Amino acid sequence: MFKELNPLLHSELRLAVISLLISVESADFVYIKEQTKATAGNLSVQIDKLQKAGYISVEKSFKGKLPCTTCSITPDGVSAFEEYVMALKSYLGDRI
Amino acid sequence: MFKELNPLLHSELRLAVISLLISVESADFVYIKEQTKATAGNLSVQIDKLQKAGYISVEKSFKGKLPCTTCSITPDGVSAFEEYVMALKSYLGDRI
DNA sequence: ATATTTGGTTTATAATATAAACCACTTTAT
DNA sequence: ATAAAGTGGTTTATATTATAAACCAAATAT
Repeated sequence: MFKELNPLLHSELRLAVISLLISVESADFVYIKEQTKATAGNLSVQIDKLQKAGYISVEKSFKGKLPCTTCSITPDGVSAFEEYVMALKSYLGDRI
Repeated sequence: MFKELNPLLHSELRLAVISLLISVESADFVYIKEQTKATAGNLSVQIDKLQKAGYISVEKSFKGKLPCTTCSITPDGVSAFEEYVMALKSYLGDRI
């Protein structure tokens, strides 16, 4: 009846991050923070969880002299997201 | 960009309960428990939260000699659910 | 009579989310 | 040159939430 919702994706901020990254090559911390309206601390923690799950890859570099954290979704992230969407459909029926 | 997801509905079990109740006149505790595969304790707590939010109404009666808790969705519950689905669409785009 | 089952509720604990405090710099103003 | 403010984060403490385990009252079965 109701499929399980991957708890790693069933979180407002992590879902927003994945949802953002899925339609873009990559995005940096500041941009993600702006788009999601998250606090830096919260975003840092959630990015870490997504990375540890293997759903996104994170690359640290410098843009000029300032640090820059760039994220992109991995193939695992893409399929986890797709499965999550399928599972959601079991809850939402034809409303979605 | 991303709409807020009503935290009361953005919970796997509460979403399942509402999703079940929205397509049915009413359902009793045991039936909901079976369909959602929840433990009784968890279900009891989550039903309570939904009721306190005014999203469902709960009626206690006896079926023969055994207690029976019957739930049904309220108009507030219906619109909260519909708003939640709209908000979700801002995350899932055309995948849904 | 006692043990088990039904239909739950309460309460303790684990997991999660969030904000506040902090750190390492860089830039700007004095 | 030095202090103050800003950038780009991380760490840590706290509040919130979810979940399971323990419990309770009544019914049924043995």
